[in-house]
Amino acid sequence: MSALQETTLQRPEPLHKRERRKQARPGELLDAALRLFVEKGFAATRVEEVALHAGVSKGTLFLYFPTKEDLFKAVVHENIVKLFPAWNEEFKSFVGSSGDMLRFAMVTWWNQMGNTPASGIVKLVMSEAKNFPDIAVFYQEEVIRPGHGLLRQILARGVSSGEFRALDLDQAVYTVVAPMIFLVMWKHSMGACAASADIVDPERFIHTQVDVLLHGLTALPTL
Amino acid sequence: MSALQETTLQRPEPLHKRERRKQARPGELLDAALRLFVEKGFAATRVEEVALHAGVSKGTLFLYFPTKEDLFKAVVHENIVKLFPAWNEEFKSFVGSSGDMLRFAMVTWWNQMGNTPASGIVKLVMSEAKNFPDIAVFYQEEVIRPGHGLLRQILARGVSSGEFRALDLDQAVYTVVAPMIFLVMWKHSMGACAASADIVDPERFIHTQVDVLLHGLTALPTL
DNA sequence: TATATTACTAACCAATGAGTCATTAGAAAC
DNA sequence: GTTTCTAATGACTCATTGGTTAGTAATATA
Repeated sequence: MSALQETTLQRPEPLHKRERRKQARPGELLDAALRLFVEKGFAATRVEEVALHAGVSKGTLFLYFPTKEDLFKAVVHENIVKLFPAWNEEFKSFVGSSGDMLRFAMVTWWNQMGNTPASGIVKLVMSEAKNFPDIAVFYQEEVIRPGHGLLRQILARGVSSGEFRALDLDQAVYTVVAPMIFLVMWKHSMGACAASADIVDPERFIHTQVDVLLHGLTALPTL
Repeated sequence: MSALQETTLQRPEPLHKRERRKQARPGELLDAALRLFVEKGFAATRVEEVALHAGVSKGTLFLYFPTKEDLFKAVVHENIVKLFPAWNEEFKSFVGSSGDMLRFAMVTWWNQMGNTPASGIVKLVMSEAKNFPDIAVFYQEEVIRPGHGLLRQILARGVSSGEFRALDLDQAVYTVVAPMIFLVMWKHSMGACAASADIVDPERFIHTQVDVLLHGLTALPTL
């Protein structure tokens, strides 16, 4: 049988030009789409270029994803939405102080999102949500809502244990979110251009943010 | 003399369609450009639409601004760069604690930028810098560098007076910048779409941010 | 080998948009 | 009134792109 065809999983060279590989196409298109969306944004990415990078024609892409927006939503699902179940489990079983938990959450987020191509999607949505309202509501439901839920739980834990001050949780959540979002925004905008004496080390950025988040800028309390 | 023409400063209706008003055009074009750039972003804004909103034809716009990018740079200068000299003066003569100074800076920034259309430009640049490198370096030089300089001075003042902990200033600056940028990003992206139980009150957001910035989340020190 | 199915392609469409330039028409000078 | 200067126009160029579809070729079946 077509054994040669089946071992084509790494796609060496297309043996014939019109290969039929129905089950492999979506994944390859998604990979190419992620790369290009992150690199150029949603509006500026040309579907034909995505198709070409995936080794198919534009027509084929539309065979698997009815519109550009559907393609994008699939990318979001594949690279972000997928992560939440594991995170929910991870934090359900966490033992330690809430400060440690918060630090752990931020570092985990950095390792699994901020420091991966997926962070480009976060930046893209913040950048283009207003021009593509459908994407905005999709992202709000699928990513922001669960994300904020997770953080709120951590903060609530700290407040109810007396470790954190009894801040307004709705506002406090943004205290954590803001630096993360800023970090990826910077990384994918000004940080990507030379001439920015930039945040050299994201790890240090996060360290400082957590530090200030927990202890503030003022000297007296911690001295 | 053309008294009727001179009182046309509020532009009631164009008396003739091909009016010649050389000195008024740039300002009107800049106003229209600001509105549309903020509303739709740089790439998505059509120069012809800017021209039409300013009551002239596309050709006329290119008479005053050689390219779309030049138009944009003029908008940045008019609405942001202009603000810095006054701020520099203001902070040079500030008396009070560095904590108060930081709070004052953030509130001032909110009143004069965050809460004005100019904030849309900040968001636009963060969003599209990577696709328009010329704009990125322009903005870096003209806005980010002086802005960070100002904040760094405030923080340095606090550190040298012993009021603030001796943090790495390069990192600490972002501690202040991140929430501001996040606020305007949110306001002009997800916040502009319904279905976001959003940051209802930016003033409260800033209040919480300053609070946490100065005292941290932890309960012990402030109790 | 012959026939049916369908993954895939390429040419096409309708619309759009930045920037140019020959022409037109206010306004002032004479 | 007529000439001169130039602000303003809008039609044009050239390039682009999301999405469609008629047709082609790879595979399955008999």
